[in-house]
Formats: sequence, structure tokens, C-alpha cells
Amino acid sequence: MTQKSGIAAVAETAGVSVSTVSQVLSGNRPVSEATRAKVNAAIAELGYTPHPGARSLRSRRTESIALLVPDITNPFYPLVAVGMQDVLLPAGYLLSILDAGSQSGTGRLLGHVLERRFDGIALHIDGLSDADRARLAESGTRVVALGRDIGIEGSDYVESDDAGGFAKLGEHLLGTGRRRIGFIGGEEESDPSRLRLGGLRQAFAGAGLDYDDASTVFTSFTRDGGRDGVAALYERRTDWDAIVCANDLIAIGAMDELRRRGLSIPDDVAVTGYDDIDAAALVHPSLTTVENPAREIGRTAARLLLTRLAGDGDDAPTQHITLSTRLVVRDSTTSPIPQER
Amino acid sequence: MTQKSGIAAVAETAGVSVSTVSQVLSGNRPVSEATRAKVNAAIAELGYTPHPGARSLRSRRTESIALLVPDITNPFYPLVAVGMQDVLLPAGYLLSILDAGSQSGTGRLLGHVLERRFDGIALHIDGLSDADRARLAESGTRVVALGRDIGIEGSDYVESDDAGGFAKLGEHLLGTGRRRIGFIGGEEESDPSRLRLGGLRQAFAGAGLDYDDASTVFTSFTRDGGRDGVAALYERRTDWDAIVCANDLIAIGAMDELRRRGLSIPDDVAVTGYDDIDAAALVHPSLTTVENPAREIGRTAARLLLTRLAGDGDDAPTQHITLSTRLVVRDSTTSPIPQER
DNA sequence: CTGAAAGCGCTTACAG
DNA sequence: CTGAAAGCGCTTACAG
Repeated sequence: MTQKSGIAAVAETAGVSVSTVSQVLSGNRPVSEATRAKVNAAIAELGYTPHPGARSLRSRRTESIALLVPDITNPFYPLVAVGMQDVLLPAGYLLSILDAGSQSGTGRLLGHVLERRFDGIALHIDGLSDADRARLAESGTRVVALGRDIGIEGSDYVESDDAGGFAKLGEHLLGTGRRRIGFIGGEEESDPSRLRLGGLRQAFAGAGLDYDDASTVFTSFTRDGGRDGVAALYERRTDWDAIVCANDLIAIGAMDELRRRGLSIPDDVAVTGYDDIDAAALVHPSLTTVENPAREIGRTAARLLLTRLAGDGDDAPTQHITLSTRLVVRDSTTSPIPQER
Repeated sequence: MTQKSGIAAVAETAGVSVSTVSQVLSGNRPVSEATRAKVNAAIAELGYTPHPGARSLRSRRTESIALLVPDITNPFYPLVAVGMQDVLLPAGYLLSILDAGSQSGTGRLLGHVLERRFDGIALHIDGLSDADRARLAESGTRVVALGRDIGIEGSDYVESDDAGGFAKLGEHLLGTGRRRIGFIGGEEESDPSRLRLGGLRQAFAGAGLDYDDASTVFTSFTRDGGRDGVAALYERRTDWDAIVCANDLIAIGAMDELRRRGLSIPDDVAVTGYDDIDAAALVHPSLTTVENPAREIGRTAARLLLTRLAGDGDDAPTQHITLSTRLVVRDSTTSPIPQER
């Protein structure tokens, strides 16, 4: 008995050929019951685990999927991850979550991610330069985009109806008599920021009102961003009666800063968020927001990826799935009549 | 020009041997400036990316590390992940976060994780059976344990001073006159639950008081767990004046349920958490808790792993690093005199 | 139903 | 400083 390892060792102790071991492992061709039993016994005896490197070297598959997120501490993304796992684990894929640390970090991490040859990758394409996008396309890695079309042949995308959600928020605020409405976006170059602002504009237009561009500031999709955004808005004017924020984290930061300035919510200023993370119901006053179906986004993205991975892929037309959103009215907007401080 | 791919294609267009290309890539032996330039030009021209499977097949290394967490939607873990990335990315390692979905899921996911042959793996060992632990040890994968010794030769561990933190919480509550103190743990078999309860006991002992075992219930480390825990405690008696929860999520759920029962916090009952997640400062009343230095735990774990990976490993004695914790007093405990409801 | 053999894309002694 | 060759552990035609 020589010092073989891996599949060769299994073959030797089972008294069969290496190919046969491989076949019982993969199930790619019929193996007699007796042989299968011998092989499985040998596998158990030796505690054999296939080497994924060797396997992927031949099969060109890694059976693993990456989710590349701009900020894993934003509670939206863990939910997307959980949704993807719901679908991927039963299908035999391992999901790796990779944190870029910031929107602009996504491009920086992309090279590392492509090197690893994941079978598929889900990502928010904001923060990707055109060059990054081209690299992704060339890599041949299956991509599913979260939030917007990435413009690669055969790459599907899932989004929630951001514009519709912000239109509902806008209608709600206008309906309660608010008129001096400011908007705090995330990164200016980001599509969610634009789409969400677009929804708000749409609400204004629907009510026959003009939206003033000077009511918009851009920061980042973080709590700090919300603080900065309020500061920037109040440099422009001080009579805001509502602040619409591009996500809940921004809204929570905005509330911090408004309170620090001695303003009362919602009496002086209403505040709204987006995503409906757990914290939205926990802050005081509780935050009016829009439910962004994060887990369902994850599930859908995973299913799209699996479908492409199973078929031969590029032939099918690009799929674009939009998930609807739901307005969640809470205390941060519900007092329609401004009172004195 | 034949249809070579990978390193062979690079070698061909650069006019050098395959080994030379490998050497400029790895830097494992000196290469002349001129040769290096030719090779790099060819790499750029072909858009060559090394195949990680082939590489790991020979080198026995994957340059990737896994963080296996019981629940990625618990905001504690994303922070640990960020801390690990702080250290790993500059060192050339990719961190994959893997979500077990629950404490008991950790064992189930372990097999998948070991198969992938990560160079190192960081995990909370709660939820691991002895068999799982044995599998880990046999796999030869570098392990760093979060929270407690895993009992594998050469495996280090990082913990925060849970017992100390709960002793401080206990002293704080006893110091404000609370005496009927209930404890809601997470999973009963989990070490954090036991350690944290131990800290509370220690505070009682320090004050010359007895802690009643009937004051303890175990649920799970989730918001739902907190709701269930309160229900269980109030089946036993109804005159609690403080509820100590094993983490912030439990505490938030406990507050939900106390409020539903018409109890006022902290006037009727004080509530405390552990971790100091963002939500702790956002709930109303804000939650007295203990800061658990999640990001620093991640950084430390990553450093321990890298040190083992760099050296030849097992010779060095097991390292055990304890990070101190800090009491954060907020509104959920600050009204010492019980009032009527 | 089973086996022998080629080859996936690298790294690493070995030789010069 | 550079190259030819073996081999890491698998999968997959090819043959029987």
C-alpha cells in the first residue's frame, strides 16, 4: 500500500479504479450497487473529502456563488444574503458574502472576486466604473445585478420598485400638508439615489407642484450621511417641514441631527426613510418608511442565477424582475399640523 | 500559435517558459528585469488571471478565510466581519462570510465549509457537537474560535469579557435597588449564555445575596427569544423589577413583550442587554447594555489566524485573548424607584 | 457496468 | 537567471 491520497487512496482501498470512484461521487454514470457500497465504505473509512481545486480545475465549476455588497453593516444586505442562501444551499451551492466596505470599494474588490472564479456573482452595480463592468462581462462569470440593469448580455437583474415607493412617500407627505420637502440622497452617482429622487418628483408632478432642485443634497447611504445631509439642507434654508431620506440609515442620522438642532419630529419636520430595517420601528419616533423586500430580492437573485447556471445560459433574453414595495406609515410623519417648538 | 490558455498562453506570447511566468507571478525566485517586463506585457495583453483551483491544487493554499456565523442578521456579526477584513484584505486574503442561519445550523454547514479548504476559519463554537469539533480538528484547517476555547491543539481564541460585563450590569442593577432580577439566556447549551449568567451570579455573590435559579429561562439569541423569555418568566412570578438579557436582540424582544403586558420600563421593570448594537441606542427607552467590541474581536481573530498561517503553526502555545467590555448605562434602567402602573 | 489514460492550469524541485 | 518535467487530485472522453 503506497502513500496515495485523495481519490486514488479511496480507489485502492475499495479495490476499484479511480474513474469508478469519481463516478460514484458525481453520479454521472451508473455504478453497480456492490461497487458503490465498497467505494462508500472506503470513503467513510478514510474520511475522504474531495479537493475542490482539483475538481474545479477539470469541471470549470466551483459550486460557489458570491454576494458582493457595499456595506455589510447595513442591515439590508444580511437579509439579501439570507434570501439567497434560502435558495442556494438546497441546490448545493455555497454562498460567500464579500464586503467592499463602501460603494467605491466594490470596484477595488472586484478583481479579487473574479480571480476566485465563483460560478455566479450577485452585486449592486453602483460604485462600478465602466471599466469594472467591462471586466465583469469579459470574465464570463454569471452575474445577476441588484437594483439595476448592468448591461451585460445574459445578465438578469432584480430591483424593488424604488420610484413607486418614493412616489407613495411623496403623496403621503403632500397629503398631510407638507410642502417644503427636502431630499437627502446617498452617493450622488448612485442609481438608487436618482431613482428615489425621481419617485419623489413624480409625486410632486402628480399633485401639480414643482419640485425645487435646491431641495436635494447627496451624501452617503449611512447614518453619518444623514447628519451631514441635514446640515447641508439647513445651510440652504431653515423652514423645511419634511425630509425624505434615500434609506433608513440616512433617516436615522437625519433624526439625530434634527434633534441636536432642537427640532421636534414630526411636529416641526417629518422624516421618512426607505428599506424598513428593524431599526426603523425601534427609533423614536418610529420611522415612516417603505418596505424593501430584501429577503425576496435575495431569493429572486439566486433563482435567476441558478436558472442561468443550469441552462446553457446566454440564449435566453435578459430578465428584469421588479418587486413591489409597500408604504409603512409610522410616527415620524403622522402629526400634520406644525406646532411651535 | 496553438490554442493554449492560462499560464502556457502567457509563456508563449512572452517567449519564455511556463516556469518563468510562474516565478514572476509568485516572486519566488529572482527574474531579470527584461524578462519580467515581457511577461507582464503578455499578462496584460491576454487579460490573464491565474486559476485558483490549479494554484491551490499545488500550493495547498486557497488564500481565503471563512467566517462562519450563526445569524448574519444579528448586527454583531457584520461588525466582526468588517474587523476581520480590516486585517485580511491587506494581507491578500479574501474573507467569505457564511451564514448558518441558526446556532444549530453551524454543524450542518461545517461539512460544506471544510470541503472548500479555506486556509483558516473563524467561528463561534456554540452549536458544534463534539463530532463537529473532531471533524474540525482532523481537517487540519486553521481555526480561531470566537467566544471560547475550542480545545484543538494550536487553535487560538478571542473572547470578550462576558462574565465581567454581566457582573457590572448586575452591580449596576443591585446598586439601584433592584432585587427581583430575572435572566433570559439564549440557547441553553450555549457557553455565552452560561458565562453571562455566571457574571450576574457573581454580582449577587459580591453583594452577599443569593441568586435564585428559578429566575433563569433560556430561549434563543433573537428578538423572538426575548418575547418568549418574558412570557416564561411571568409564568413563574409577576413581581420582577429587572430583566437581564443575554444580548440586545433578546432585550429588545423582551421590551416588546413587557410593553404589550402594560408594564412600564424602567419604572416597573428595568431591562438590560449585551453587545451594544446600534439598535440599543435607538429603542425607546434606550437600552442599558455592555459594549462588546465586535470589530476588535474580528481584527484580533484575523491576526491570530495570519500568525498561525505564516509560521509553521502548531508549535506555538494556544493563545487566549480576552477583550474588555464597558458598561453603557441608558434609560432602560435609570429610574430606581418602582412606581405604580 | 468498469478501467486506462489524457489533461485541466498551476508550482516546485531538479538541472544547467 | 532560466527551462524541462513531474505531479497536485480530480473529470471525462475513449474503449471494452
